[in-house]
Amino acid sequence: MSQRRIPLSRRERPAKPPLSRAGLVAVALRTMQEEGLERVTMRRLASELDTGPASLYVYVRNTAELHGAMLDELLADLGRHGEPSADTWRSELIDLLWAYTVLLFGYPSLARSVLMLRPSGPHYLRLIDTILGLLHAGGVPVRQAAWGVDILLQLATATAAEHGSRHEAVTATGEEEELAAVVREASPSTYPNIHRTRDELLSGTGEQRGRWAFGSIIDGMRAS
Amino acid sequence: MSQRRIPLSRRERPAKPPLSRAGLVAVALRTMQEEGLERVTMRRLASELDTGPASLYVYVRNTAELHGAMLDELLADLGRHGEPSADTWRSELIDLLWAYTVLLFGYPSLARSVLMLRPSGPHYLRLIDTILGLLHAGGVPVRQAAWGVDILLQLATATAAEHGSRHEAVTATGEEEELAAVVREASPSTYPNIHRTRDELLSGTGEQRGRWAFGSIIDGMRAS
DNA sequence: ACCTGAACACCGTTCAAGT
DNA sequence: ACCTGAACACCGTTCAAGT
Repeated sequence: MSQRRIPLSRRERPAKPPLSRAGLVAVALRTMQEEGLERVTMRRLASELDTGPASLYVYVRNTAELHGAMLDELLADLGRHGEPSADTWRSELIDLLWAYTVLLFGYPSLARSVLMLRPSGPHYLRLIDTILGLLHAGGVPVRQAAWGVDILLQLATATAAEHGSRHEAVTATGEEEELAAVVREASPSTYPNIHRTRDELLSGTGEQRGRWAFGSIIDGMRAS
Repeated sequence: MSQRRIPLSRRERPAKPPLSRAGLVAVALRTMQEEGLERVTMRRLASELDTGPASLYVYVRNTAELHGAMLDELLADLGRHGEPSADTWRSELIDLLWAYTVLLFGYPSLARSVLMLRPSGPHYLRLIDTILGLLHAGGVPVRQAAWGVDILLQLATATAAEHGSRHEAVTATGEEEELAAVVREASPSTYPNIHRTRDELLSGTGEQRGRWAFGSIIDGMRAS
């Protein structure tokens, strides 16, 4: 008769695991993969976890921190490199940076968010460490390497952020095409250099431009 | 007796100028300068202009486009360069890029927003054209110049975006310091390269690192 | 064409009060 | 310590209906 009133959620949902930071991040990641980062809101996550939004703030300080944790989890799959070789370090590094970029291509909105973060999760640190190791193997001086790793990662993230895709249209209506049109029609008298350069401004695939950028930044780091 | 009912706003506010895109952008810019981009919302702008939010969509497609227009307006003050010199083009270019960066330092949130845009306003095109002219004067091949201008501007914008300042705390609680702490304490066995490099990872002022980055990207563009 | 109020469909975060 | 419902203080954008 005095049966305790079990909350509705407990009776209906088969197994509500206890909340944890890892569990929160996992649900956030799954929601992002299925519906895009736009749908990963605190309220949405809370209802997914059968609780109120306030409960999530026990595990993350705010949305930005959640995004940082999601990135780090994603980076676990990026894999660790073996011993860096003094012969192939340059192309190994470009491959690694490109792999990171491609990984983020799948989540351009997350890339956009990460661009405003200073990630410091263990997998991100692992990535930094590996890049520094490759630069070291290539004989790049320590200061240049240290300052350069920031630029390389930032460029990679920004490249992914601009990529855009699928159900993640924040920027929405292609201003990419708008710029292209404006470049194509740039008047030789007003914008002589854009006019002169217009074909190359629009040339190349994303991968060509991306790999070239990484390579030439690396070369620039060695030079100065 | 049949005095037409004049809307309250007309009676109270001395002069309500007719809406225009330029006027909208001007009010948006002023609001940003006084209270930060966070307060520049469609609703806020509308009430500033004595109208409803829906009216603004006659002049801009969405918030992103408004931000693009604000950036372009800001860039009007960046000034046009004279004839680029074959001797001093490199330092002229670094100065120009640094000036653009410093300009955006005042509005880090706008920089963050611009990072996800492909600006195509007249002043932004002017900036691209000037950069291309300087690279041309320096003998940088046309493809490298065309592909490089993107990287340089993106890096400049990203640098400003990360700067953060005053009443524009989106990122809020310094994850900058968090990364610094984690780098300082990186264990030599888990992160040998971070440990080895830790002093240089945290060295240098923003200006030193920024100018170095521009310079070494420019050098890398020439090399490859 | 331009303008509008109201509505639609949401947000992040904090608070006081539980357990 | 952890968890919660409710509240605070907002959002961007669209719609149908004006002028």
